[in-house]
Amino acid sequence: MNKKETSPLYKKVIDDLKTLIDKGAYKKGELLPSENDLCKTYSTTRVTVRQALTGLTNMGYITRRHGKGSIVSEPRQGLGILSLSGVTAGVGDQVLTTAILQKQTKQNWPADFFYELNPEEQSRGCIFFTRLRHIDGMPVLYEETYITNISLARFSSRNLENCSLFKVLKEHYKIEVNEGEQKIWAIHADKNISKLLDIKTSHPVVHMKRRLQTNVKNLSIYSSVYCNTAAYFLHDYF
Amino acid sequence: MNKKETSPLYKKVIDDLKTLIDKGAYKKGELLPSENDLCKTYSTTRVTVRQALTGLTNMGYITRRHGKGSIVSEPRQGLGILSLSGVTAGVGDQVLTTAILQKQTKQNWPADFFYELNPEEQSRGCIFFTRLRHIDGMPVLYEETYITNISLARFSSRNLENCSLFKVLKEHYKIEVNEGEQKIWAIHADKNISKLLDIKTSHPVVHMKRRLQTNVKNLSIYSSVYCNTAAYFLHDYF
DNA sequence: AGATTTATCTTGTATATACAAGTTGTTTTA
DNA sequence: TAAAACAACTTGTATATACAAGATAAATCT
Repeated sequence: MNKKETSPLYKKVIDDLKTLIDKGAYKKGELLPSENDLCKTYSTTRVTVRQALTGLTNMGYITRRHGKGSIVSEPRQGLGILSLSGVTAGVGDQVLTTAILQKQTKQNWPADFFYELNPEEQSRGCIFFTRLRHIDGMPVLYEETYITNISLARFSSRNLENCSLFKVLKEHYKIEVNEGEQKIWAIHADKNISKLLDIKTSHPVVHMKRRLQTNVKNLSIYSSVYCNTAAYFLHDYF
Repeated sequence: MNKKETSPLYKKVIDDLKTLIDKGAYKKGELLPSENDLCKTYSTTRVTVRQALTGLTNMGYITRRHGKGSIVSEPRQGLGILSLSGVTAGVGDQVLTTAILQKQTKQNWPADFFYELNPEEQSRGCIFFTRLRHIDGMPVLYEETYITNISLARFSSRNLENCSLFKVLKEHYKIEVNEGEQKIWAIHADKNISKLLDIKTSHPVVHMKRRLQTNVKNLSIYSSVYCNTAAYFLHDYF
């Protein structure tokens, strides 16, 4: 968790506040310290503090009200892209477990890959692995992931089970996702999917194809996701 | 299209660039004028220009590269939340038509409404209407919309057919969406939905429930959306 | 007591400036 | 010629400052 000393101040402010919100130090609906307070805390000016708060706003961590302050939104794990939420109560991390079905291995891109690849990516090949996420022991989400092979040290031996892929990429390789796109369909589960998610064939599932672009050139993360939304739904903030 | 003279400069810059991108004056992959160029054009400073460019980045209109410039992304209509894209070619606006099934009427909120309402919203009631969107004449997306009733002048008589609801809200009432959330399920089409979307019962469809918050206090837009993703998919950038 | 004003918080918008650092093409050097 | 250095662009980060405008509670006035 060591902070690069050259890391910009506004990012440190984002990280600090994000951690406090995730930890529950600031709860939903509460106000963050005012911009001027944060200026004093970090010995900086409002432009920098506001850059951090704008970032948190875009991540969905807070909303801001003119004359009022920065209001903490629902805490969220991961990227805030498409996280899972339970219909009953808020599903905490503790009940969400991930099993690796196929361990990450280097290989060539599939011939009929679902996104266009540039020649650079094409030549590098990819790392492929599949995971199955459970909530309360029930399989809910199956994910096939392809990452451009840019020879990440020891990546093949990393354990992606408990912590998220994104955490590993960020903490060990300083790789962060900065944009992406996703396509969404509703489909009937085929034989394979229905077996994995333990549902009947022809049960409707959400199918997503995602492309996540990182701060590293030519390093994209592609994934194909299948989700059983019978008991849970996909939740998205923006 | 008259610009409020008190509208902030950075918003004007956003609007101008957005229009130019949507019109195709700047095409995908091209570079926008540099920040310093934009400063000269608008007689302002980089902080303001960057505020605009940050906005456009978050809307998904551009991506920025250190030392390079602001690169135009895929042009997108609407809010960039979840727009429709064709599987074959990019679906232009021309083929997307919208039919009003039930015209907007003032009424009370349903007793079992799918989002929690605050007392203020509850007492105001809502405006309800339903729309069916077609691509190439085929029904693809059915949408039930609820807007908090804050007595928008002449709103009940507005035509929401061709232009988007968001355009009407913005141009006539200066209402803009600033955040929101959505929940996504895959379900079997029931009798009603299958009839509307002209598909067999039990055909899988994407069901979304959305809450969009606007810049006007207590004015939220709620919608329940059903989408046939057999020929098209839901597309999302972030 | 109840309405109005005021003071003081808050965030929103903006100017002016400086240097760091990534990108690219040109020039110089070996 | 090929590599290295440089210049001139670009965006990234940051300081310092100012005034506008929304929110709120205390102080004042009727």
